[in-house]
Amino acid sequence: MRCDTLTPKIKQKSERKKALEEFISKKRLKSTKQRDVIFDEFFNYLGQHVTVEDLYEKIKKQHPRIGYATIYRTLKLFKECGLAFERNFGDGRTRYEPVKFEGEHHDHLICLGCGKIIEFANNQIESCSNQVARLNGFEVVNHKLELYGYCPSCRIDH
Amino acid sequence: MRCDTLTPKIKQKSERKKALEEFISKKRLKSTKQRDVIFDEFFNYLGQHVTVEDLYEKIKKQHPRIGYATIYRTLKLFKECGLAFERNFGDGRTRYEPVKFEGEHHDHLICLGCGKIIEFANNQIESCSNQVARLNGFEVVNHKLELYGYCPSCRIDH
DNA sequence: GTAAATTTGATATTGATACTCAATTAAGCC
DNA sequence: GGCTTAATTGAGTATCAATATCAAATTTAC
Repeated sequence: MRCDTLTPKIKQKSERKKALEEFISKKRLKSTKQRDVIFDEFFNYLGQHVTVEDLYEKIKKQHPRIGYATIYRTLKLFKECGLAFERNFGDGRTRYEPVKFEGEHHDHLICLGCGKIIEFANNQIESCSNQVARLNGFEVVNHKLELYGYCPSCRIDH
Repeated sequence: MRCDTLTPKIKQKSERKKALEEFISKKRLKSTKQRDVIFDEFFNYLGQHVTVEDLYEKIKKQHPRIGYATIYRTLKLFKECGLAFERNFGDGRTRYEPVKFEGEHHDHLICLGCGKIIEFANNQIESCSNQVARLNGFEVVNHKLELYGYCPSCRIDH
């Protein structure tokens, strides 16, 4: 219901690729094999939250010459061009999440038992947040809501 | 309005001190001069969000023998006994915030321009969050909502 | 193809936090 | 007060993720 009027803009891999290429040419950066490889691998993780290490270990198998630093740099690049979210769930390591469509926003339920992460979006929370911001004279550009607790499988233990 | 039925439990410095002493004796820990000094200094920061370094630099002036590690350890102790919140606003350094009263919970508006942090509490957001959690079978023990944007003084530049 | 500029990969460095351990200090008991 | 035991402290070191460095390789534009 909440997305009735919202047309997802980026969906297919080819469209994402185009977005990346546009960003690269606009900023006078360069297309490289490494960026292509990392791009391809990263978008296999739709709906997941990968660390740099996860990706590095995965990519190393097929492309052992690609270095750690390149993964870092490339994920930051993806973030800058709107293809990735950068997340921090408090365990001291940054996670990256492929963006599914343009303008996407969602929040997270995080299980303290098994680490499972569930995504959700809620219009009411968004509008309350915006109202709170307005009352304080703030112009909000971004928000982050995380609910920490125990998922159905982990609740029994608590 | 939201706190009509909620009686703040810890308010005066002496009550906080008592809470700390109870925690220490219950856990068979020890009262030390260092902990007293850090306690006194930390609760001068009510409503603020201090880093370990902030506190260390401040305390060093009067008590140059107190080490960095002791500040770390003691703030963690305060967190464990419910006297401090541990916060992470994404700049890579942990901040500690003195708890004002027992059971307190609030969220944050963070200015991306000047770094100002405003605290707020909103019942509606809380109940929406709980509902979302319930729908997913989660038992929520904690949540974190941060709104990032520009405060009145910083809005002009954007 | 050439020149200019970016990117890469390997390694070193940084910054925040945790660990280690000998020396010190507090608590409980006589 | 002394004595014993255990926790704490401070200084230094280790760890870990993330960033910086830099020469060599690669890409782009002409």
